[in-house]
Amino acid sequence: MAAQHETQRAAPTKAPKGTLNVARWGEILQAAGEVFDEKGYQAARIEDIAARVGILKGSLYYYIESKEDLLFALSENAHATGLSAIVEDAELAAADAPTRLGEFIRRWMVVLADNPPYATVTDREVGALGGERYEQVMAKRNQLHGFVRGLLEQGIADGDFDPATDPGVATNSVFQMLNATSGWFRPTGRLTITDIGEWYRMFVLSGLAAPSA
Amino acid sequence: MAAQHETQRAAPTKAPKGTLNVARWGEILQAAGEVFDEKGYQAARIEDIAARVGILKGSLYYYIESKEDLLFALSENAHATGLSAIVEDAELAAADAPTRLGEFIRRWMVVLADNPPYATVTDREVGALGGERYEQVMAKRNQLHGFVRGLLEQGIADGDFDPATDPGVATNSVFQMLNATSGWFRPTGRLTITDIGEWYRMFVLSGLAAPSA
Amino acid sequence: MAAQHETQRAAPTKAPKGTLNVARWGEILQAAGEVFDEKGYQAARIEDIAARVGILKGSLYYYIESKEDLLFALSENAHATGLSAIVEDAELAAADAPTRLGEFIRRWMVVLADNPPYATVTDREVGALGGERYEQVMAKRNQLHGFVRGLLEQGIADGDFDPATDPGVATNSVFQMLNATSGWFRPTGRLTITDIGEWYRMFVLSGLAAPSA
Amino acid sequence: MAAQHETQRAAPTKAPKGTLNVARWGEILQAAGEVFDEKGYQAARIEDIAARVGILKGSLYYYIESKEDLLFALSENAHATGLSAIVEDAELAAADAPTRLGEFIRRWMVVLADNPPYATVTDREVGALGGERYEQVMAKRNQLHGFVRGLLEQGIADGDFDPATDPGVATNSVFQMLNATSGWFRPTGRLTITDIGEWYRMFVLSGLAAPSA
DNA sequence: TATGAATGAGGATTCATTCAT
DNA sequence: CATGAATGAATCCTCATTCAT
Repeated sequence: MAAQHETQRAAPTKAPKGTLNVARWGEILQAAGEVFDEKGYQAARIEDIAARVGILKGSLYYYIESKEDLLFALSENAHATGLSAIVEDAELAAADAPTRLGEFIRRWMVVLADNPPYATVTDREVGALGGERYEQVMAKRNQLHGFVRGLLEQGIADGDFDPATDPGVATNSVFQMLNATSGWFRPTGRLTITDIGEWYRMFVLSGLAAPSA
Repeated sequence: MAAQHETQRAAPTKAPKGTLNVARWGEILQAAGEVFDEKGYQAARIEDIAARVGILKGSLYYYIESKEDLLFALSENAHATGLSAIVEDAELAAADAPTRLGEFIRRWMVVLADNPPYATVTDREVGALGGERYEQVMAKRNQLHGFVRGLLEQGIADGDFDPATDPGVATNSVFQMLNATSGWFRPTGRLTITDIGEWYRMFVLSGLAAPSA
Repeated sequence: MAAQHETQRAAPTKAPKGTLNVARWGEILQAAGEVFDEKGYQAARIEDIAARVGILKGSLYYYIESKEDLLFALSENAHATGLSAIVEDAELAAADAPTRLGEFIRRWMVVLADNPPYATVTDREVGALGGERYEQVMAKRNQLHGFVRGLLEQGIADGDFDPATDPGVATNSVFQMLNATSGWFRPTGRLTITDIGEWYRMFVLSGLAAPSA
Repeated sequence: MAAQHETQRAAPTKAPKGTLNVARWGEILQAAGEVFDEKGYQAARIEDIAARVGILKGSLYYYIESKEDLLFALSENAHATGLSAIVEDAELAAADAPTRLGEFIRRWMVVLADNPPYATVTDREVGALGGERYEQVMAKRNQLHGFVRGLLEQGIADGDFDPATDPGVATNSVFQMLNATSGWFRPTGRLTITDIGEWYRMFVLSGLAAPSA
C-alpha cells in the first residue's frame, strides 16, 4: 500500500548538443512549458521563451534545433513522469479495479501538480508534432490510456463497475477531466490539488460503480 | 415533460457589412469552424478557410474585417445555441436537481451534435479574442456555467448530491468532460452521441449522488 | 480695371462615358477633391469617395476608368479655372508690373476660394499622374508660372522690382505661399480669404520693390 | 555676433530596440527620408527603403516596429535640429525684431540644407502619424512657429513691421515659403541655398517693413 | 445607373531560423 | 555560451478593379 507518491522529476530529456549546461536546459523547458501553456504552441514565440530565460532568441538555438524540439521534449518529459504513475507494487497490482483506479487518480494528480504545464500543452498540442515524433508521443499516451482502460475492463468483468460503461469513453472522460484541472486550477483557492484529486476519486468511483445489488 | 430537444439552429450571427449573401456567410462560418477545429485558431490560415468556401482569401474580407471576427462569430453562434439548452419549461424547472441536471446533459449533447466545432474551438481558443470580445464571450460562458453550478448547489442543499462536492470544481469537470467529446468522437463508431450522452448522465448523477443511507 | 472676378466654374471635364449624369459627375469630383485633400491621393480610398457621394465603390467605375482619372480631372478643372486668372483686358495688360502682379494675386485668391481643393491636391500630387497626363498638367502649370515670371522679369527690367530678385525663385515662392493658404485657412477665423489676399499683395509688392531711390 | 551657423547634426533618435548598430540606424533614417521625400509616405514601400540600405525588408523590422516609426523618428530628428535654429545668444536676443527674424531665416536655411528631407516629409506627412505621436510632433512644430510669431508680434509692437500684418498668417507664409524650397531646389543651379536664403531675408524683411515714415 | 460579390496583385508585418563574432 | 544582425518564407489584410445582374 505504501506507494511512493513522490514523483521524482524524470531525468530531463537528453541534452541536445555537446557539453550541456543542464540547469539551463531545465530552465528553458520550464519556460517553454509556461509559454506554451499560456499562449498555445503556435502563438508562443521563441522570443518569449528566450526572454523568460533571460537570453536572446538566437541563443536558444544553441540548445535546440527547432521550436518543435521544445514541444517534443516537454511531451517526453511529461509522459516519462506520467508513466511513473502506473507503476504498481505487488500488493496494489493484486487489488481490485476500484482500488487500483482510485490509486491511479491520486498519483496522476500528483503528476499534474509537479508538472504544471503537462496535460494542457502535451495533450492539446500533440498535433503540432511531425509524423515520427507524433507517433512516439502518442504511443506513450496510449500506454497510459491503455492502463486505465484495462482497469475499467477488469472492473466491469469483476462486476465492480457498471456494465453499461464503455471503457473507451470512460477512459477519455477520466483523463479529460483530470487533465483539464490545470486549465482552471488556481493555487490560491480554498482547495488544494490533493483535495480536488480526492474528490475526483470519489466522483469517478461512484460514477462507475455497478448499480448495486 | 416532452421537452423539445431539437436545438433549433440559432439565428446565425448577423452578416457584418451591408447587404450580404447570408447563405455565403453561413458557409464561411461553417468552413471557419472546421478549419479552426482541425488546426487550431492560430495555425488556421485565412486562405484555408476561403479555399474551403471556394473563394479567394481576399474575397473573405468582403465578409469580415479580421480573422478574429470569425472566431468571435463562431463563439457567439455557439453560445446562442448553447444557451437554448438551459431553457426549462415550468414542469422541469420545478423538478429536483438530479432530474434537471440530467436533462441539461441530454440537451447539451444535442447542442454538441448539432454544432460540431463548438466546444473545441470556442472553449479552447477564447483567449485569442481581444479584450472586449473576450469579455462578451466569457459572459455567455459564465451564464452557462452558472446555470449548472446553480443546479449543483440546489442538489447539495436538497440532500440529493454529496455535500463533499465543490460546485465550482464539479461544474468545470462536467463541462470539460462533455465538451471534450467532439475531440475524439467519431460518428462511425459503435456508439451514437446520444448513447454517450446517456452514459454521461448516468455517470455524473451516480458520481454526484449523496452517499445515501 | 473692372476685371470679372467671379470665376465661373469651368466646364467640368468632359463626361467620360455615354450619356452622362453631369450633376453626378460634379458631385464625384467634389468628393474626390475633398478626400484627396484630407488624406492625400495615395491614402484616399475609392470607397471613401464613393461613400461621400452616396454610392458604392463599384458604381464609381461607371464614371471613371481608374482612380487616376479623378486626380487628372481635378487638375484639369483647377488649371482651367486657374488660367482664367491670367486673362487681362487691354487696360490691365498695359499697366506696370506691380499693378498687374497685384491684380493677379487678387484674382488667384478668388480662384483658391472658389476651388477649395485645388492647390493642395493638384500641386502636391501631380507626381502621381502617369507620363502623358503629367506632362499635360505640368504644361498648364508652367503657363501659369510663366505668366507670373514674365511679370517679374518685366518689373525688374522696368526698375520696379529689386534687381537682386531671381524670377524663378520668386515665382515659386509666390505660388507656394498663396497656394498653401488652403492648408491652414479656416473660414471661421477673423480674416476672410480676401483679407489675406490683400495682405499677400502688399507683402509681395513691398518685398519685391526696388530698394528705392 | 558670431553665431555658430553650423547646425550640428542633432543626436539621432535613439535606436529603438536593445543594443543596436547605430550607424545602420542612421543609414536607415537617411534612406527612409529620401524615399518618403521622393514618393510620399504612403506610396513609399518598406522594401524600397530596405533595398536602399542594402538589406531585406524583413530585416528592417529589427530596427523598427512599424513604418510609422520611420516617419516619426525622422520628424523628431528634424525638429530637434530645427529647434537649434531658434537658440540665440544674449546679443542677438537683445536685437530688434528684423535683425532676429533675418538671422532666423539664415539659420533655417542652413537647417534645410543640412537636412534634405526635412520640411517636405515632416511638414507634409505629419497627418500620417497616429494620435499621440502627431501631438508630439505638432508640439515641436508649434514651438518653432511660436518663436517666429513672437518675433513678428515684437516687430509690430516696436513699429518695425507693418501693423496690418497678421502674425499668424505671416508666420505660416514664411515657413511655407522657406520649407518649400527643398521641393524645387536643385544644387546644380546657379544659386546656392545660401543665396536663396539671403534673398528670402531681404524679401521677407522688406515685405514686412512698416510703410515707412 | 447602381449594386453585390469577387478578384488578385501588392504591401506590411511576423517569426523561426542562421551565423559570424 | 551568448549576441547582434540578418534572412526569407509565410500570412494577414488592403484596395483598385471587374462584372454579371
